[in-house]
Amino acid sequence: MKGLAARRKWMAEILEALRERFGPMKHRLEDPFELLVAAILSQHTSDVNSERAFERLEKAAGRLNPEFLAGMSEREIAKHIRCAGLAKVKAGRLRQVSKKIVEEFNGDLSKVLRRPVEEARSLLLSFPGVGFKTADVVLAFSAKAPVIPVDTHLFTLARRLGVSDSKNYDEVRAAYERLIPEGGRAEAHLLLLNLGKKYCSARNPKCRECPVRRLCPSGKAYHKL
DNA sequence: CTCCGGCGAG
DNA sequence: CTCGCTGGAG
Repeated sequence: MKGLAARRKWMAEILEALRERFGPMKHRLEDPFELLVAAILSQHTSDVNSERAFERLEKAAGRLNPEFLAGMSEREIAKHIRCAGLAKVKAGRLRQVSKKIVEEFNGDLSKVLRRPVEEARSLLLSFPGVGFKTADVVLAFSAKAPVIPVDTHLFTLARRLGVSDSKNYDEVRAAYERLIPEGGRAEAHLLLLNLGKKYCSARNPKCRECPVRRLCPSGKAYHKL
């Protein structure tokens, strides 16, 4: 087992290789509520479809806000987001979460995000439709908290890269965070996510073309390419 | 563990 | 045509 310092350097090299391939990355949305809506729409759904649903909903609502969604019927919301799939489930989540924000936080989600990170996290987790991944996405990109959201791609990558074999969300997250400095964590999430989408997919990973094959224990056969 | 689901890629 | 897609709840 290599030392921690060596593993941090190794991870930095991975991220640098990804930055070269994909360019520097930044999240499109920063408004906490818009980000939450986008995150819920994206659950178990490809990005093109979830973005399309987000735009439709935004157009229907004018500027997206909790009051408007809380006032819409579930059927009405579902109609606008149908193209994202899981429409009834997501419509229910969007309406309930909006109602909760209106009733308990005066319609202002940023009130939650101003709390200490762990408190904000457990508040977000109490929202309907918000699990670990969605909560951490909001914390990372809107509250600028130094957390790394772990989705299915980052789970797979953790295993293949040898970062962690755990199936426990917080353990995998901690394993990544140990290797990545606070300032780079939000971008690291996006870079690794992109690696998962474009190369390190669950079924047929494209190791031959992978930008980090030389740094990956699972890509040994392709190290010299 | 199962269910929700429209959509584009292959 | 089949299949997987930035999860979460019951």
